[in-house]
Parts: sequence; structure tokens; C-alpha cells
Amino acid sequence: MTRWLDEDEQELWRAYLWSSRLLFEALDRQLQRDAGLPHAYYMILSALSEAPGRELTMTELAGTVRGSASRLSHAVARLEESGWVARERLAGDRRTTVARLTAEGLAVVVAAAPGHVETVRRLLFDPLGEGQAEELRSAFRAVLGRLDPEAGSPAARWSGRAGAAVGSGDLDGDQDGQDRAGGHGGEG
Amino acid sequence: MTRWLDEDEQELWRAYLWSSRLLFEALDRQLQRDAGLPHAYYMILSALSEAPGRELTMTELAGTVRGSASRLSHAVARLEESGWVARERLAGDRRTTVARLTAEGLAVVVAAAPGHVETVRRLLFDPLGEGQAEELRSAFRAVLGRLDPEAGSPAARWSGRAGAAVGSGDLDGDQDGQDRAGGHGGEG
DNA sequence: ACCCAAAACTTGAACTCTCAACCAACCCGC
DNA sequence: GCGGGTTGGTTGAGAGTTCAAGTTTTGGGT
Repeated sequence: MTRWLDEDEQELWRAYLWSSRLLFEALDRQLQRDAGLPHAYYMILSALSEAPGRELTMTELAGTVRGSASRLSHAVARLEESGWVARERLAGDRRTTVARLTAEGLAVVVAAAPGHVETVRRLLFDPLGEGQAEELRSAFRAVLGRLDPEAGSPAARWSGRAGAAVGSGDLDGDQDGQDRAGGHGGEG
Repeated sequence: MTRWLDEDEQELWRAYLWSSRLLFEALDRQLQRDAGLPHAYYMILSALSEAPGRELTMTELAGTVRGSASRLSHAVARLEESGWVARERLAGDRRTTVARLTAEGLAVVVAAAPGHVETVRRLLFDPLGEGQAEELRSAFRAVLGRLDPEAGSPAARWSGRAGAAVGSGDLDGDQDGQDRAGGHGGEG
């Protein structure tokens, strides 16, 4: 028989569901208002801004933001219309499309990043007490390990140096080529 | 100046984002495949199944599943087309619409609940180690408190006794009328 | 009685995402 | 040097969500 959720498990599940829904909605609204794009699109621009040369193939981009090829294709098409990303075929393997952040696109990320990070901090990190962030981190690392077979292991993901990144003046000194956390603050 | 996320904070933020995306996608796929509806719609049916008389007004429903009025209206319209929910005007205040779960709708929840709960358990709870669920719960309680002004305080939300609930034979013995956790297993 | 704001939904259009089908370029083995 | 699978992306249709703008009903004031 099914093992139902006990009372504590239900409270966690619902708190998680609602928190996540409300948080992601708040983020979408904030970014839509301040930058004219949804969070998923912001993540694409942000990923490109952190990539070496500010460009990635569609497949790399899909891996980076954990989205389907189809989603990326639609999204990048829209971002291209807005003039924030340019696409071109890769010489050498002409199946491959390279998406490159334009100057206008970079300006959008740079302008949007502070408000975005502040929103994340205010809604997610600030309410957490001493040590809770630590706990959350290890918990989600475990959950992600289950959900994403290739998470945790593959080196060189989000690894490009922070040189190309947004808000570089405020970087957190990640100079080594570790297999995670390339970053600055414009990521999510 | 903006206070950017440090390395640990970024790792948490990304693990949380990706876990949540992958988890919700997995849930949507499982429910779509097994029951022919997305998770948001399942939550509506589930909420109704737990409500006294298996009916709620649109506003109550919106509060219960944390969705906008517009979303609920579209969703319930679709569920009504499918024959799983019936709508009618409330005598006494004819602005108000009452949504009631039909027998067919109840059958859908009953059939879908076990697979759904098992998926949640497998993807979310199983990977968590000793005590991590506790930690997560208190962390999200804090976050939800920030995001939802009226969370935590108002009694009588999701409070209907479990009598009307799904999978009643497998209930977790919640006989009292506490202000949370009405339940069985068909909630999320 | 009457007017006006608020409450409770509903509707339509725009947008994003998913799913399935598709196309083009590459690679491999014979 | 050519079929046949694989890889990398795109496309179109369908479904769900959001946002802004309705509609109807109610509750007050005066």
C-alpha cells in the first residue's frame, strides 16, 4: 500500500510548494517589471554573461540553465528579436548554433542583476536563521543528486572565469576553475 | 551597493532552482501521464476532496492552492469541461461561485493520489538524510512566513476533517481539528 | 431610495512552455 | 562514397498562466 505523508511531511511539502510558487512568481514579476523579461529568460542572459566570450552553443546553454532544447530555442528566438542575443552557425560543425550576448543584452543583465539579487536575498535568504542556509544547501544538494544524474560530477559547468561577468566589482573572488559556482550575482 | 551572493549562497540558490524545476516537471509529467492533468489541476481536485462537502468557493479555493482568481477560473472551467468539477452560484450571495467535486472527479484523485505521493516521496523525501526533513520544514516555514502575510496564523485553512478525503483507509490518524494538515496523501 | 465603491468572478489576448514532428549536418561502416 | 543512425536545433500546435479589462452583485453612506 501507499505510504502516505505524515503530518510533518505534509507541512513540509506544502510549505515548500507554496514558498516556491510565491517566490518564483515574485521573481517573475520583479524582473518583468524592471527588465521586461521573465526569470527563465533572465537566466539565459545571465548564463551567457558568465560564459567565456559571452557565448554558448544551444546545447551548452540548455545544460547550464537546465532547460529543454525546445524551450531554449523558443526563448533565444525571442531574445534575438529583442536584440539581446545574436545567433550564428558554428563554422566547423554547422549543425551547431552559437548564441552570443549582445552589448544591449549585457546592459539588460547589468541593469537587472542588483534588483534581482536583492529580491532573492530579501525573500529567501533573509528569513533563514543561523545555520539554516547550510542545512538547505546540503538538503538540496542531495535532492538534486537524485533528480539530475549528471549534477555534481561533471567539471567545467558554469566554470568560466568571472571575467565576463556582470557586476564584476562585487565578485566573491572565485579564481580557481572549480566544478561549480563560477560566479557573481547575476545567475538566477 | 548590492550585496551579491557568496559562493555558498549561489550553490544553494542554484541547487534549489534546479531541484525545484526538475521536481515540478517530473510531477507534471507523472500526473499528466497517469491522470491526464497537470499538478496545479491535481491540487485543485485534491483541495476539493478534502473540503467539507467536497466543495469550496472560488475564493476559498484560490486561498487554499495559492493561485490567482484568474488562474482558478480558467482551471475550474477546464475541470468542469472534463466533468470533474461542477460550478454553481451560491444562493444568498450570487456573486459567489461554489465549485464542487463530482464523483468522477473524486475517482480521478483517488486513482492518481498513490502514484503522486510515491513520486514526491521518491524524489524529495527519500534523498534527505536524518533530520534534514525537519530542517527543511522549519526553513520553509520561515520563508513562507515572509512570502505569505497570512500564512501560519489563520486557523481553519485546509482544516476540514479528513472524512471527505481520498484514500481514507490509509490516513495518518489526524482526527482532531487542528489548523493545518487536514490530511491524507492527496494534497500536493 | 439612490449612488458608488468594493467584492467575486469571468473573459480575452499575449506569452511561455511542452510535446511531437521535423530538418540538416555529421559520422561510421562497409 | 553512400545508406543509416546520431547529434543539434527548429517549428507548430496545444495547453496553462498572466495581465488588464470587463460583469454582476452587494454593502454602505446620505
